Amino acid sequence: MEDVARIAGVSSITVSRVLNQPGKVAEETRERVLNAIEAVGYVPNSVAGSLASRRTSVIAALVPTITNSIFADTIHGLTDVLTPAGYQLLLGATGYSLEREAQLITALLAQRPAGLLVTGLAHAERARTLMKSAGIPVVETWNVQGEAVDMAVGFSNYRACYDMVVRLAGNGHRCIGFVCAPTEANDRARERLRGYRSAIRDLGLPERAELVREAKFSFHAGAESVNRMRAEVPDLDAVFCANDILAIGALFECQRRGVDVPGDLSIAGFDDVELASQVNPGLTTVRIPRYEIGREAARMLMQRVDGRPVSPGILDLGFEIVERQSTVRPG
Amino acid sequence: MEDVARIAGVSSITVSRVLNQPGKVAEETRERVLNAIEAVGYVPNSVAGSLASRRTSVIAALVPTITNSIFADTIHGLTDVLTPAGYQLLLGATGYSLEREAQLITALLAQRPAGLLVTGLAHAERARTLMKSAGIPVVETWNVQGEAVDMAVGFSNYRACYDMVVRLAGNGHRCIGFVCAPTEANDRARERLRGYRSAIRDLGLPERAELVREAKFSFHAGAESVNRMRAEVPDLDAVFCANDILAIGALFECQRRGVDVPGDLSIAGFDDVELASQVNPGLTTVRIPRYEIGREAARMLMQRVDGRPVSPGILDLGFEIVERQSTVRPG
DNA sequence: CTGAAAGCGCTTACAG
DNA sequence: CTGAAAGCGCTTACAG
Repeated sequence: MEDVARIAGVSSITVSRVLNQPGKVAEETRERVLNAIEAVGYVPNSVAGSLASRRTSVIAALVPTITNSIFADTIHGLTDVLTPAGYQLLLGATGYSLEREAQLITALLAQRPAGLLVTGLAHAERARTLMKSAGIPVVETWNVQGEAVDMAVGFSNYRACYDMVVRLAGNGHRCIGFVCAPTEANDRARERLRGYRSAIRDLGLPERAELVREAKFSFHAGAESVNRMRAEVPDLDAVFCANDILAIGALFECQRRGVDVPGDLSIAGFDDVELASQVNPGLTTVRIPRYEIGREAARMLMQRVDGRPVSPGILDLGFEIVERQSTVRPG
Repeated sequence: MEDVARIAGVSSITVSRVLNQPGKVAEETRERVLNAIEAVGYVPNSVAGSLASRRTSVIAALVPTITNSIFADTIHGLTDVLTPAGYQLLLGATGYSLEREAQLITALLAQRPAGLLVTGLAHAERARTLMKSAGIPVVETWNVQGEAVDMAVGFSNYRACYDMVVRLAGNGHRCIGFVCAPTEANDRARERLRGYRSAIRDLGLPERAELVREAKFSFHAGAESVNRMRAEVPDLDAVFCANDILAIGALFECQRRGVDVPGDLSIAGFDDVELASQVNPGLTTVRIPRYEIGREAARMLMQRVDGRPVSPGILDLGFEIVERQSTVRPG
């Protein structure tokens, strides 16, 4: 920067202004500085800039895993707002571990991000303390039920599952199983299970233990779950899976075994990934605003970084049940 | 940090040492400092630390898009090495635009990352200059053909496609179409197309213009492409798609239209995503070391950051053709 | 094993 | 519209 200043015949303060507040520099001076920057191949050091100004252009985000397209969509929404605003994304994956999440929050806060996005409302106590005392805007995502550290944007996982069960029952299904995602360290999965259970109880439908299984996120786990459940519950007429990958794994398995979907068994999923509309029969599922979660979270963070208040601090983006062929009952 | 030092009754240098070189501090002193850190809730400021030490614990990575599981796998491999080594990931998405890539490289380099990962070997001239003069290790990924800025890790997209066409021809296919990903700003897609064309020519198979189509990354585009190609080329007996999503979109479309795969038409893909083994019939495809690309790229960067040389600088991880039911010819 | 001094490369008030 | 001085919160030699 000193070099640029010397070549342009100005002070380094002026170089700084050309970069950050170009309007405050005379056009002729600005030209000279810009030429000098070009000539030297000067790349500003924002580490120094951040230290001096006490603010960075970095937003930190923590997701359970990047290899799941639903979080990738949220990150996409996030960067679509962040990048034009001149912010960079510092990304971490917790692997669905609250302990790892707390460690990553510690490491990320050391980088002094301007804002922080985390997934879910369940965190280690240490993590909550860190987030509360960090002095930066924090947004929790993918859930709106519970006590937020600061802001939150998502939808009710509870209601989405509750409503799907009501819909399945309305279509004539009586014996409805649920394949749950691992609930350990995952408040969204717990809410979904709770929604299923409440609806079943409220509707007076059978509540046998064999009707609920926990399964990891994979096609294979969906296939295995549907096999086990069909074996254990002969009068099973619908399986509702906590995500589309499980549901599609179950669907493919039924195809392989000659089980007609929806003739012999209905299958419903959750997320509405692109694949859900492509399989045959099309998969009934819950459409989730996953891109919008990222976009709105970014918008809220940017607003607060700019010193403007955000209202509402808890933003429920809702969901939509998408009925396709996989749950159509004859008659 | 001053506060911590005062409470522990030491100088700030000692606090710094407790954090960075704990072995060099007497155990009793270390204890006192650690207690003080706990008491104050001190979170180190690595912005200041980075400026003073002139190195950051950040690695920057640029991928075309995060909403494609193949790049998500590479990022996963990257973070699996980076996180244990104490590095953070600064992530950007170029949207398959070389211009946006150059802009992002400028912005990311301002953050003074310790290393940089980019996708492909094709870049804007300005981007190449920036990367060469940045003074940090750079690794280009997903391709090993062409002139690398610094290091590269990937596989030969050309050979993979060439070999798949040879395999299809060996199975008795004569009229083989190719659905290409958009080649604009994508050297991997261009290499794949080139591999297809070379093989067709070398094998003396038909080279009609209607046998090559360009299609965006979606199930829908795969469906549309196979429809068009079947309409224009009546004796078509195989369609090779440049990625599995296109291939599976084509496969589902054939199912909907009652076209038997592989009886009436064979379909092959590229990537070997988990879905490829799940669909019925299973999809013949090319297995790509996408996780390993990220892991090896991270390893190479870490090695160079530690001042150790990396050899070979261009790492070809190979590929594997996975034959499933979608290309089995009767007889 | 511990500390005083200098400095990393910028930006922030403040002046003119 | 432009600049001199101070300082952001650490680490790096160097000394003892």
